Amino acid sequence: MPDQPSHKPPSPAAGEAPAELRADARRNRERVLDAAREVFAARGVDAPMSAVARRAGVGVATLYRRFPTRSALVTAAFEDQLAVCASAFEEAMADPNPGHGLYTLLEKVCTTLVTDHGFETVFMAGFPEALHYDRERACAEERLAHLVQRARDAGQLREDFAPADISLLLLAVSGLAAQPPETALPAARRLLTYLFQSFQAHPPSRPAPLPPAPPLDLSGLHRPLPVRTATVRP
Amino acid sequence: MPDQPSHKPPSPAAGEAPAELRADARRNRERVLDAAREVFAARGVDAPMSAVARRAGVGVATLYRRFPTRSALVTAAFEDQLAVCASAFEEAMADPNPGHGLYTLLEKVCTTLVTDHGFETVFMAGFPEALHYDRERACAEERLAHLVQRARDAGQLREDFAPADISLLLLAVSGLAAQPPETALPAARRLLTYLFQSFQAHPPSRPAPLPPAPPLDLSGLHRPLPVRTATVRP
DNA sequence: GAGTAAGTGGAGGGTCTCGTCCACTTATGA
DNA sequence: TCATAAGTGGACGAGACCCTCCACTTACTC
Repeated sequence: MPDQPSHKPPSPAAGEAPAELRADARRNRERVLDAAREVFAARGVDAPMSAVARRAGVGVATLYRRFPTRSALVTAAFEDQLAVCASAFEEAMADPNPGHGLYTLLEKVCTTLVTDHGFETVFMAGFPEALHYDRERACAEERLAHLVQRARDAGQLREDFAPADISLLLLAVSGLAAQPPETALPAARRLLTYLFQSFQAHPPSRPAPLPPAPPLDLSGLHRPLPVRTATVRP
Repeated sequence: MPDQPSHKPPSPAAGEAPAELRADARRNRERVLDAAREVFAARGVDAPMSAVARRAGVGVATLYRRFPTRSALVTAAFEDQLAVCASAFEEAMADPNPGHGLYTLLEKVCTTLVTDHGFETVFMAGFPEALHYDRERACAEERLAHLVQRARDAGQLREDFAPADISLLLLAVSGLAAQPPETALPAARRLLTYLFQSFQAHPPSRPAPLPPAPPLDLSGLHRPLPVRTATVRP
């Protein structure tokens, strides 16, 4: 085995931030991620890979070389948003008023969920490909329980409130995400307000006013059937 | 043009209940509808048509002959459930206690939504192929507004309650429908209770107890990515 | 400026689903 | 029992998408 002097630097970190990519490759990677965010937000995370490639002005092969599976692309595309959620968590833990911290946290997360359809899917799917996901989740679970406990101890949550109600709330909000953001956002805010008023241990006899009602009527529910439209027949 | 004596009866009603089908055809139609309900509930309304046909023990052509488009099949398959909802509406209108009527109506509808994933999709999509849909919807809208107004007049709903909040509630519940029924059903009940307590005009200082919390934690949110899985590569 | 390996694009084979066509089967009525 | 038209099943062409392969291009090093 001949010793070949390698010209490459010793590849400092084989982590997830590939710093040793060639300049053009790095540039393309970014373009793909941008395109993915746009396409996924508009057409859902099951949009054709070729659509993402086209939007990025890149061949399909380039896309697959960088992100071998769809999940890898999806995960990478929404890492930033995920970081936002994580930092919101930190803030909530640091808030001296646990009830307020919890409310603010959920409002932030729900706003993100409802604004970006792609992210909603990813968040709800638990992006199983994300390396740190299991650790992340266990940690989140624990911290959330702690947050809830603190709020309940402070007399800010009713006795029979359960940590599962947080999941319940997230699922409920995700149901709004199919609507266009200009509807979904006020809807989410109003839903959160309703729920938080119910979560309170000692509701005031005259409940606080609600944020404005979303522009929703029964016809506003229209969500297109996920029909497999092959060819339009003549 | 020779006058051919037609042996067929004068085709009494060309409506949607094809009574003039041959016996075996009518039988097959029913089998297809049963299969469709099962397959759609299990795999969503975008399951392959061939899967429905196979399950019904019928060729694809038979299926397409009876239901030329997927929407037609979907609509027909869930007509019964729709009728249940409609009759629940009637009951609600007839209830002398408007608040109770409204609550019962929503509980019934939500239970159906959350129990049958196929129906949830159809309901939320507004099944645009259903002939009477537009009429139906306008009518529903009107009756719902009436119901809400009655309940508010009776002092059972808070002043700032809006009819749009009904849509909000339905969307929220539809977010639970992705969970398996044994989770989604208690979740829906609990969500409804929370919301109704918030809807009340004069909440008691000590809110009524909640139904049991659903078995949900953050990992329970896991919803599979709608990934386009083509071929498993070796 | 030249050598080289990393990077790239697009063609193409494979798979899945759609929806139609047509030769065969079967219920129905005389 | 038989004639007949309604009904049926499976094959099949078309289209969408997945993902890999390979000849070509380009950034980087000396």
